[in-house]
Amino acid sequence: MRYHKIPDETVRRLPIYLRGLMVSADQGCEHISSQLLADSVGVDAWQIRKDLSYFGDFGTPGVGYNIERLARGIKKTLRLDAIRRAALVGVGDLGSALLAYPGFRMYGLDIVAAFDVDRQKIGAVVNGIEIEDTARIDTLKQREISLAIVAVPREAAQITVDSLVAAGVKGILNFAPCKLVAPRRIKVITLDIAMELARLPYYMPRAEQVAET
Amino acid sequence: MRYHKIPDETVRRLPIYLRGLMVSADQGCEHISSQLLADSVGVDAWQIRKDLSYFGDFGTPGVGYNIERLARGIKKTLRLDAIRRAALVGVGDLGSALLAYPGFRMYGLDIVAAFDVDRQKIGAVVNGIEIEDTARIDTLKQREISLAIVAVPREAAQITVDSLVAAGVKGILNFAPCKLVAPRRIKVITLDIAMELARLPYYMPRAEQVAET
DNA sequence: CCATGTGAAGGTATTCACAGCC
DNA sequence: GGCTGTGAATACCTTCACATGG
Repeated sequence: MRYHKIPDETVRRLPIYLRGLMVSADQGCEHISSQLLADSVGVDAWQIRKDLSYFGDFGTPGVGYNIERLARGIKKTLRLDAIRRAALVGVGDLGSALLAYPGFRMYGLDIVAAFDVDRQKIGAVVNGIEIEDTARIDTLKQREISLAIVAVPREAAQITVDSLVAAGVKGILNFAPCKLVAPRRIKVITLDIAMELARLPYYMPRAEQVAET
Repeated sequence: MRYHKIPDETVRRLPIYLRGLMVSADQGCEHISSQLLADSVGVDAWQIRKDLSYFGDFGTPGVGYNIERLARGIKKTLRLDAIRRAALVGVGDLGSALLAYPGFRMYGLDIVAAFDVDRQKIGAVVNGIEIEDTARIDTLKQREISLAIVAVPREAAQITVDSLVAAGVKGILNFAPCKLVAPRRIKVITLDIAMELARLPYYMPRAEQVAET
């Protein structure tokens, strides 16, 4: 256990491990070896051990990892024990899908507020959340919501981010396909779905090159 | 121009450059410098030049890049000139949002088929696409669709992938939060939205550590 | 004997600095 | 003078091999 800075790539993989641990826990297991976890999540065993070594000794040689304890350790490292409430801005097609998506629960995350500019939508209740006017984003600070999801059109993304930052939001998951400027202390992760699809063809063999396999 | 293998990270950034070039083209520009493009997409100028150097000489020293020519070059490298039709499997909340999403057009990609198991949905037309029975995925080969988006529940993801592979699909963008097995020649990119949100808190300063800036 | 944790080696990507060209 | 393309240096991440401990 050395408490080095945790590599970004390790941080990216930690949620995968957490997911795998949940599955094993559901099956009633109490302990799991790095090899078994590796098989279930599709990462190499040494990679898992190396990743975990950056922030604590969780395993017992000859036995493996206590699932419950390791899951708690990863959650604490990812700060998922402290931050659990998120706001959504932009209740269009994608935003609605995110509101309905049950997958955030796995990580203890909850969308507890939703905003839109459309007067038609404001006041409506979607999945138990009342849609509020975007102008009310400034109430996030007193509601202690520091995590936000941006699912607005590209043109509205920057101004949305500005108001979120002003409201004390510290982390933003952005679905708008554009560059966003924010103070360095604010972490912005942009997830551009079309871009992911666009890089797929590069890895696909051309029809002419069938002989390859 | 050296025609080395293109690094994965470079492939990941190419669609960003493409997006930036579109914007400049819309503004009527004909040429753009790496520095200008860098400012507009949020990547360093030397990174852009290095990335582009892996697959061709597009720039003119003292002038910059011809936007039209560079865009064509990137599209060709990403094989976006050859592959343009995609199928969607799973027309739930997320799937519907993807069907309605106009952003794929930017990369010349089109969703031209949609599948679901729900008898209630089969036959319905969403955004001009008729939803077909998942059993008909095997027709993709003769329709020359080799790109697919998987937006089904986790439990159905693996069997969906199996049928897509059997139908000759070569590239898959998967939204289900699970490991998928597929032949090595098939490229699978998994995009786990909840996981992206889950790694955000790690980068957010704790409330107690306000002093940090 | 079995599985973890970690130095060390190897590989990949980023960053720099500048030669070369318009 | 301005901007590209690229070798070289640096930083980062992955992979290996094994010492260590239950």
